[in-house]
Amino acid sequence: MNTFFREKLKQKGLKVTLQRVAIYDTVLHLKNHPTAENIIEYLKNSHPNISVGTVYKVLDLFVENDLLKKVKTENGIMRYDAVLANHHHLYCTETDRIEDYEDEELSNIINNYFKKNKIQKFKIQDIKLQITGKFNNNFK
Amino acid sequence: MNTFFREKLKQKGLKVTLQRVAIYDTVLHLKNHPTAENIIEYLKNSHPNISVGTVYKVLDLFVENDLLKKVKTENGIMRYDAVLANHHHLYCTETDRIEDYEDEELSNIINNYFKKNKIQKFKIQDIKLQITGKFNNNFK
DNA sequence: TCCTTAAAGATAATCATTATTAATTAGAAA
DNA sequence: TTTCTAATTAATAATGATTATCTTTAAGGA
Repeated sequence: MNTFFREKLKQKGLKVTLQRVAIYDTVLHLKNHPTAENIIEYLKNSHPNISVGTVYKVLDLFVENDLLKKVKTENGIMRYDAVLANHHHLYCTETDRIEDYEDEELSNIINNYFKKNKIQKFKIQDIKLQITGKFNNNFK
Repeated sequence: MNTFFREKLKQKGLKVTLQRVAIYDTVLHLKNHPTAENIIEYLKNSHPNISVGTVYKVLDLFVENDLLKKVKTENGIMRYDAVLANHHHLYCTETDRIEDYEDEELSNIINNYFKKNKIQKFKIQDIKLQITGKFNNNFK
């Protein structure tokens, strides 16, 4: 199990440790863009001895190595996303919920737009939509 | 001077204080999305007695009252933007520079897209593009 | 000018994140 | 399998942005 993840670590010359596997699994399991604190809390059960510093360091490592993405938030507390496919985010102004929003058609429209309209003196690496609003009641 | 700003405060029933004027002026003057720290540093000259807590409180107040916008960043340190017109941001991956990117045509394209393609169970309030990349050398 | 209350100043407290350093362990080599 | 060593982790302290508290000040209406 975790073959993809373990392979990716090895490819990059990184050791496969118990902690790294546990933290990655936790992000996958928690879904909805957990904070470092969410991850630490969740790990308390299964791995009560993984230290806080390790979680932060490992998360950083994952971001640097394209295993996770960082999600910026309104209050500055970082959250993490295991979905690597290009996608956008829906930010709820009432709760702190962040949902993925995948929309290939929209992404294509935007990419095509920038193919035709280059930004002067700026080389685009990535484009992300932050869609702010409210989820309707009764939805999850 | 500062009529717009002073009026806006009064409209909301907020007092026009020396500190608020100074902080607002500073954000205008510094441009490029200053942090609270940038603002505090700048104010040291002209208003050495404005306290740190006041700067944070006033910035929050301005954001709540639509006089400034908060700009999320990669490291979680908040920055502030006096440009209220709808616009997007260019994030430089090499420096911490954030530039405004105004593009009415693009905004229209996106807005039209969402008029035709509603997001299920989500009411959009605002859409912002985070364009990550690199400024070419020799540019400012 | 006076009075009331919101706002500011000073300071301490909080909390997410980072740094430090000694102990542990993954994984290569023997 | 055992040994070795650098990379990794744990524990802890430190940092730094932001917030809370509480006393003093001052904006703006009467």
